[in-house]
Amino acid sequence: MYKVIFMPSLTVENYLKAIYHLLESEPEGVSTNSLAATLKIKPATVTDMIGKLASARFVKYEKYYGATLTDKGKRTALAIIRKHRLWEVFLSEKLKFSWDEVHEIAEQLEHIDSIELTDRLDMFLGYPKTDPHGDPIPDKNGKITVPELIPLSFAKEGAEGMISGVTEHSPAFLQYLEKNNLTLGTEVMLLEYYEYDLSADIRINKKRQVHLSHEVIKHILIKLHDKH
Amino acid sequence: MYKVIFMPSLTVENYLKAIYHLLESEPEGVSTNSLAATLKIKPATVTDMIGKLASARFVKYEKYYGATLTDKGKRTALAIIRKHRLWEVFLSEKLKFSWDEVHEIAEQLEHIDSIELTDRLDMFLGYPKTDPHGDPIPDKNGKITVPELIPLSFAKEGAEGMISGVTEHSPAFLQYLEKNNLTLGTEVMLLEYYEYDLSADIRINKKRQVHLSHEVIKHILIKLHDKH
DNA sequence: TATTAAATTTAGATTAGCCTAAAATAAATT
DNA sequence: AATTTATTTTAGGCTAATCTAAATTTAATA
Ligand SMILES: [Mn+2]
Ligand SMILES: [Mn+2]
Ligand SMILES: [Mn+2]
Ligand SMILES: [Mn+2]
Repeated sequence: MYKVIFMPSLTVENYLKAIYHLLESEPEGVSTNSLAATLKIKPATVTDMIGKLASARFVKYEKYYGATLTDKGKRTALAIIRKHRLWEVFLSEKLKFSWDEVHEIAEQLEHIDSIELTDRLDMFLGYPKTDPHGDPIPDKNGKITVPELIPLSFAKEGAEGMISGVTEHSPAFLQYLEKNNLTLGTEVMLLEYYEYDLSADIRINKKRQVHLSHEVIKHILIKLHDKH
Repeated sequence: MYKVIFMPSLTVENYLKAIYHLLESEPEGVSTNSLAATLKIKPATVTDMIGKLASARFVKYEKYYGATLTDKGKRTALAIIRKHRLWEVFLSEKLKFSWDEVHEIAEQLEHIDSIELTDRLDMFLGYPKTDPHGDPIPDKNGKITVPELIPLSFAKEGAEGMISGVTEHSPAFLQYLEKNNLTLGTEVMLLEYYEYDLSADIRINKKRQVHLSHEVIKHILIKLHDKH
């Protein structure tokens, strides 16, 4: 049988984090292939590791039907995500890195193992609620409050809101948003959809108007303004 | 032959750092046994790794006669030491960790791979010259200025100076110093040696007098006051 | 200088995390 | 329902970093 995992290694941590994120789009169970694609390794490798994670009770695994996280697995994943996002805030707020630069470095920092460090960093940063990409930061008990956001591509014509998150974190995409003043906190109004390519005209901060592709608006999350 | 090392792994970084520090007391070449003791691994393992480090030109190695660092090896070691000490300053100054707590966490942070991060951290901290233990911090070019300090146990009776470093970093020792007000910056005067056990009476900040064992005074570094 | 002791190296084995190729299973298509 | 395609698993292998046991070399001692 499989060797029991005591302390999760860097590799195991990355598996659990990837499973956590993939469960968003595959709630019934994360497939071997999507995990392999995310981690840039071969499916055969994933199958083996999932077996180990299952016997260490980090995941529940049904052969051929994917993996889901146990409570233990979820706790572990959220602890890593907490660290990742806190370090992103640190890099952005204190070291003045731009929002397209923080993720790569946080990928390393998230594995630093010290609860005391994490909690003091949290305090030092003033207990931030979200990271530079608008993603919520779990508290020290692993509690995460997911804000109610919708993709800009889901907004009705005439709807207004504030850019509050993104669902794509590549430097290229984030730099594109930056260049077009589509950063967090920006006020947007959806003016008109173009059915043939699902693109749309957007008004920015009640002033400038831009035309954005579906590829872009589907990855921008907004908080809709209450209409009264 | 040995596989060539491209990017130094965490393991390789720890070997190079250990060799750098051990060269202080073994300048002719670091022995297999002292490296094994420092890294808490077996001598046979060290022999094998030293071979790999030598073929990657990190060290010069004479079988049976120990290893010394090449320029490449020294550069790599100093980059890690720079990161280690900058993170210790961060933990101490910004997150308010005590000087006996910072080392362990810095052991992990020193392996984070980003020159940009290191240099921005340096700036954020105001380009500190020394870490919380008084050890000098190499600059971004790897230049390190070693201050002229002597062990308190080398001071003549009547000599005065300021505590400016330590040569032992265990939490137990650092906590002992803290408790006895023997922290960095403390003014000390050597009053009298006791030959039979090499202990000494020390005056602290021109006031309180304490009796310290040889074990303690040999690990305290002082900057002697100029006498005119 | 010969012998013993200590340090070091060599030989062979193990584990985690990866791989490729082949086999098995599930899903999709005719 | 039978066949083809896609996904997943199994089997066997590799590398870095470790280990133990045995052999070799250097250093210390008689
Ligand atoms: Mn990120
Ligand atoms: Mn983020
Ligand atoms: Mn240290
Ligand atoms: Mn230090």
